[in-house]
Amino acid sequence: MTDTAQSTKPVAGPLSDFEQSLVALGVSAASAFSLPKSVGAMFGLTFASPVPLALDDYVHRLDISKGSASQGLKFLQRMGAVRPVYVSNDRRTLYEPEMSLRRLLIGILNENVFPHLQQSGERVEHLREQLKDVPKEHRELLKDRLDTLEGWGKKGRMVWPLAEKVLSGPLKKKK
Amino acid sequence: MTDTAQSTKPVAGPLSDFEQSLVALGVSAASAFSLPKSVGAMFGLTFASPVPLALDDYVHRLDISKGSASQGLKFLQRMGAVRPVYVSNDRRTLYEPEMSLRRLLIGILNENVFPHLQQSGERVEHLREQLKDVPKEHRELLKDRLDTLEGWGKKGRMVWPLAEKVLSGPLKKKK
DNA sequence: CAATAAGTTCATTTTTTCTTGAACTATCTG
DNA sequence: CAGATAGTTCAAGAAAAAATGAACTTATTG
Repeated sequence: MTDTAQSTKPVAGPLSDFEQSLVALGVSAASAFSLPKSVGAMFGLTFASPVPLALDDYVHRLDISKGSASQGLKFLQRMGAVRPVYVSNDRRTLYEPEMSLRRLLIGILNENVFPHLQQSGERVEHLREQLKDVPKEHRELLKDRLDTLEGWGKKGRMVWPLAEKVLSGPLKKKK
Repeated sequence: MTDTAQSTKPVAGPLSDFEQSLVALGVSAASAFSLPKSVGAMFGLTFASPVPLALDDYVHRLDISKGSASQGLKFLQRMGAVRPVYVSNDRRTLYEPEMSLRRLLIGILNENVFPHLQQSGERVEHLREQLKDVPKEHRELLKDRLDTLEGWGKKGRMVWPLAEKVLSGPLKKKK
């Protein structure tokens, strides 16, 4: 370790209370969205750190394997929860947290929700065709259900743009 | 099997194409929200069925165990995705699907998201106190982060009422 | 009340998902 | 170039989640 750059300290040692709390918070938040614990912990630590962190920091401070850290960082980056920072004289990649709720949610939804939901739209199409094979006495009822189903998709698509505005905008005064 | 009531047929046999498609759709949707496959399949079948179904129907038609079916139904009921129907001369409990997207989403969020997120609010409080133990040169930056974090919570709480309106209301004409 | 049917519970097994760690690529550094 | 350093990959192990099935509880019914 060439201890030339004072800005590149290993940031070692056990977690401070503050860091521990944020790691724990990250873990809960992760489980709320059914993401792996380690990913939540990594985000929490990133969030708690005033300086950007490198892969090895996660390994040592969270006591996880290099493999987990590497994959976790890739994942956090892919979903835009964390962003790489390049510092001269340091060939490691450092990471700092994404602070925009909107981008965070987009990331989560892109990774976990939308991919599965996407295909659903196309399938309703196909369901309508199959409708002709159901006993005539039920056809009408089931057609109504498919209409409802289609409506769900439309409504879902209506909500996001709306939500986006709130999430990216400033906090408005109460009332 | 006392074959007296013609309305209480076992609804046996393999799944029709229509049913299969909806079961598959249910499974994808479930995985989008990180719910068990079996739960998605059960909802799909319920949705595809013009008549309410009993526990045994799920067991036989989806080829799952009685245990799974029982637990799955309890879960679907708890999250309001399915509702019990009582029919005279049938001592079984029959289930039909919830057709309100709003209620469905409330159910999912109540079961999986809110419980975890709830406690987060209280924790931010605690984090502020711990702030006094961090090195003074970082205190300001970290305080800003906590403010942001608090803002996330507030924004989240702002989105839901908005979304609710869209989800429960009628589909408006395009533009 | 004995037999049957509906439904629940929960210890065990199965399946899926996470994590690990060792081997590997690539890059710097003296 | 030899030796660190940074990071990736992926087979295998560990842990968590879901499904099974047998034993039970409660009704119901002849």
